[in-house]
Amino acid sequence: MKRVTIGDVAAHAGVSTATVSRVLNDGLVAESTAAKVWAAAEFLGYSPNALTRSIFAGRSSTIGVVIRDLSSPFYLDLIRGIDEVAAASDSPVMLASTYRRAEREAAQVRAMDQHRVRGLVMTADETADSHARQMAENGTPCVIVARTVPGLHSVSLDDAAAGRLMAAHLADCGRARVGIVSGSHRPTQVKRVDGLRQGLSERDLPQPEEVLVGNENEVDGAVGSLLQRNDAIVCTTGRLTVAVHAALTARGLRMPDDIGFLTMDDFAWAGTLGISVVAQPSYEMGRRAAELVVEEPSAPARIVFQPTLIARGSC
Amino acid sequence: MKRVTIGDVAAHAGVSTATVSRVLNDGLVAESTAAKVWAAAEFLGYSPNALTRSIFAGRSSTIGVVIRDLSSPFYLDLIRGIDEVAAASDSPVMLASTYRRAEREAAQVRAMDQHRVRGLVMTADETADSHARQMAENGTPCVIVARTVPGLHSVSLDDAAAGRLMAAHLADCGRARVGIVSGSHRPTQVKRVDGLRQGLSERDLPQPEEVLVGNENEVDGAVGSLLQRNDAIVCTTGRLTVAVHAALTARGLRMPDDIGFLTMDDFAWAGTLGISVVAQPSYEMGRRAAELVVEEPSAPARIVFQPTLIARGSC
DNA sequence: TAGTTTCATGTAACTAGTTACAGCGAGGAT
DNA sequence: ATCCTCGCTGTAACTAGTTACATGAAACTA
Repeated sequence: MKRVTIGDVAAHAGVSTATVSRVLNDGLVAESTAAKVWAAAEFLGYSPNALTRSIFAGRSSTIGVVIRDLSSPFYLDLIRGIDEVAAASDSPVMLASTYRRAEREAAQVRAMDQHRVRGLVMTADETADSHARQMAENGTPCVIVARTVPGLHSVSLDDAAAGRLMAAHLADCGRARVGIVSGSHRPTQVKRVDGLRQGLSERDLPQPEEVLVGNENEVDGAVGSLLQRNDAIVCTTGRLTVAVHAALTARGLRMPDDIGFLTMDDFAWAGTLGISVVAQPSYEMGRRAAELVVEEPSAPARIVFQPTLIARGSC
Repeated sequence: MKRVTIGDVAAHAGVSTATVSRVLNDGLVAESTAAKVWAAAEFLGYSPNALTRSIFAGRSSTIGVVIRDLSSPFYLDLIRGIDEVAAASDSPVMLASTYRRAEREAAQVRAMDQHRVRGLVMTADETADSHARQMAENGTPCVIVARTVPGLHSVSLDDAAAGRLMAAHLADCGRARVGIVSGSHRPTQVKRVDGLRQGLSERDLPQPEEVLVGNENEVDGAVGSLLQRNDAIVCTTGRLTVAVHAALTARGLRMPDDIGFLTMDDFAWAGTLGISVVAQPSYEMGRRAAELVVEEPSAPARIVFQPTLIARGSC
């Protein structure tokens, strides 16, 4: 039960703990001594304590990730990207999902700080900003995804461009009246809707009608209401794609004949279902976010990715 | 840059580090002293170092998770379940995805050990077993998912039952000749296929034809070959559902009229697409796995979940 | 042969905390 | 007035390592 320490290895090899430490790292040690130490470590099943190493180094090698929603495909690809870069630099990933509860976001960021993560990638609301900024001041690189915060690195999508892409595609498809299902009043959502509005007015199309939806259960009602006056439904968050699509098909509507449908974020089944989307390079965004943590640029980086339209005929 | 330590707080409050430590934990301290210490901690922006705490406690509060594939919906719900339980017991989650590379699995398990996780939930091949067993001997509860290993806790599906459920449903749908797309020769896959074989022979149906597929790219060929002699395609791993479905629809086949289709693991779009599945309670499995880590039962627990058939008419 | 350099290793102080033990002043009992 | 207990606090030793500095012996130079 009691774990093997460097002291046990030292005693077994007949050397001091300092020598063992040197062998384990890359210190200057005679080959014969090193061999004895390796043998002792092997024999005793020694596993170095990464926590102790970290406390001496001042921080852990772990990359912290605080995300809003584990079940959303966007965050999933984001994590894959982070994980890939983290693994390449031998950094474990410490993951916390907040399930969209603000009080948990702040607590999770604080927990990451207490675990002295080498850096933090997060998607969180303003509540957690002060903590994150304090971390950054203490030398922990913090990357905020899908939002920008003064003084912190950020990786985000050009949301206005996403909205304009949507408008352009809707116009190309000959849609005149657009109903929007949006997920929140967070900056991302607002900018997408603004971009969409702008794109429509540039084309002299009527302004869209927007309904804000809290969760999946409210989607059906929202769609029902939007359908009364519109010939295309746009969903500005990938999280609600399933629910919006279900609300349309439940009414026996076929895309694109009966109704136009366009949504955010590509997903595995989109091709099969023929759903047109405006996609974010979520995997790449995760990679860049993790790279910022690893590279620790001194000035706050503000990285903006461009969305792409994938037209599949649902609009 | 230099972080505030307990010593700084102690100096600022005019007490010893021992007293600060007592205030931060639940020690016996006069109220007036505690107030001074809290004020000093607040003023200096003190954030206790969780690593140091852990080294004294002998282990960290973190729960380790080594997962084979972050992009598979099964593992995703599993993680959600683990995360939920971990958050409830204030344990951060340390996540590592191995992307099905055996050498990474062993390395990740070792890394988790070195970080002195309080427990480990993992899906890994035999390569990592010896490490995991050693961890268990050192008092770290290890839960293996989707496999059983002597001496370790396990959480798995009754895979044979899943196969029999499939056979029963195929028989009910009047399918006579079954083609199987399986993903590997891992125990889960083998047991599912065995259960399916058994179920078919109990009903005096001909034995199925199985094709083993390494990755998505090989699926189309496999399906093409199976279609020559069979009237139903069964996929024994949720990971390949998209690819198999695509291979069928690409040939213009309609389900259930032209071909029967039945696969493993439920997913968000299955309802929309009308795909029948045999589902695992993956979220619940994650919860139970994490609970085993938290509760640390002395005897190895072997928890088996039952699959359920969700018939949606694709078969 | 003596002096210097070099390499390998041990000693001890350090990281950021926790905790066993001892001490001390106040208050109550004798 | 003395003794004892009690609540609070500090000292110092501990966790599992790392590392600056000192030491000592062998090897090389003069």
